[in-house]
Amino acid sequence: MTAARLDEIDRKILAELQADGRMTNVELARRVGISAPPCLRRVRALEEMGYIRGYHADIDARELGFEVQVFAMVRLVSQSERDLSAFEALACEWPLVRECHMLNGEIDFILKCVSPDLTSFQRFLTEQLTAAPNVASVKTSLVIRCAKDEPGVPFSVVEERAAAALG
Amino acid sequence: MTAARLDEIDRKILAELQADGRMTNVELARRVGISAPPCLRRVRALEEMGYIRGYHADIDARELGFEVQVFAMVRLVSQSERDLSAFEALACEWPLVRECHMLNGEIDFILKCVSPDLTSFQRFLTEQLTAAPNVASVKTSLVIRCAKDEPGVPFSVVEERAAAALG
DNA sequence: GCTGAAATCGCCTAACG
DNA sequence: CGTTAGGCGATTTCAGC
Repeated sequence: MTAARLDEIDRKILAELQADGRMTNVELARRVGISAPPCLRRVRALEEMGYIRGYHADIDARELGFEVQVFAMVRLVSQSERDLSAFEALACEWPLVRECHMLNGEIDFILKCVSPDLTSFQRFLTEQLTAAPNVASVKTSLVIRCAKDEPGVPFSVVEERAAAALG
Repeated sequence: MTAARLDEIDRKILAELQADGRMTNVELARRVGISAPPCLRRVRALEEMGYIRGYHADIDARELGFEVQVFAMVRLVSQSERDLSAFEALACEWPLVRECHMLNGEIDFILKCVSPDLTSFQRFLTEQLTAAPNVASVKTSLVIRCAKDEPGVPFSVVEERAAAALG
């Protein structure tokens, strides 16, 4: 288990920073029960080791004018590594595509897209995505509403597993 | 357009904080070209108005022992508002479910799930998700690899639209 | 090794122009 | 929006466990 190097304080730090990434270090230290200097050292170490990849403001897309959110299920003609990588490279370049996951099963890729409106999404769909080389078919589903959108990891489960590992 | 109340400095602030949510206010002010106090006032206002919903550390799920990521496509028996809400409430309670979006088309919901391993995911799938009231069918797809996973909004598009609006 | 205490430096954040 | 200024947090240094 790769998280074995983390003790309970480290996990608490990750949980707190996931919940509020802009918390001051002294507040963080207070919450996890140590003083500020070692707390800051732990945060730096967690960043170094890759447990923390970065910090992001959570921006409301709708408020910024992105009224449309779409999941696009993409099937390719060829699934050779070369062609898979080529499609991924393309997806990375499209700003409207926020996530690109390669899947098992009949669908090759699922893309999460945002767009200001249906018209501009349709243009992206027909002129870029469907028109891209090696794309066999694209099925899209509009997001009607979003009941849950939590970034990251459920720390309740992390703690359960850590407790079980001590057994 | 709801983002009309934002000027270019506001949009720059949002873009910078989306890229690095832990940036100090003076650094942020320097980057957007104003002094620190008005910059902080703008940030507070953007939080108040709901453009910024929060700040989160971006935690590497795999490093923390969540080896498995799955998209689950769920179809319900009844799509009455009461039953839709009931399913959403359930999804919100399951820690392994990180996102729950209601879709148009044949699929009613798409869930993004994380899990430590296939065994525990299978247990969640059979004992909780498929067994939940009103669930007609669940199709799951494992994430083989992730080529792109960017939170939030493409600010290049925001700027294009703002420029066009001035046109 | 780790933590914690003290001191310095820099930032945050009011109040005012 | 900028400047000033006081208080607090961040970060290094050093001592102790």
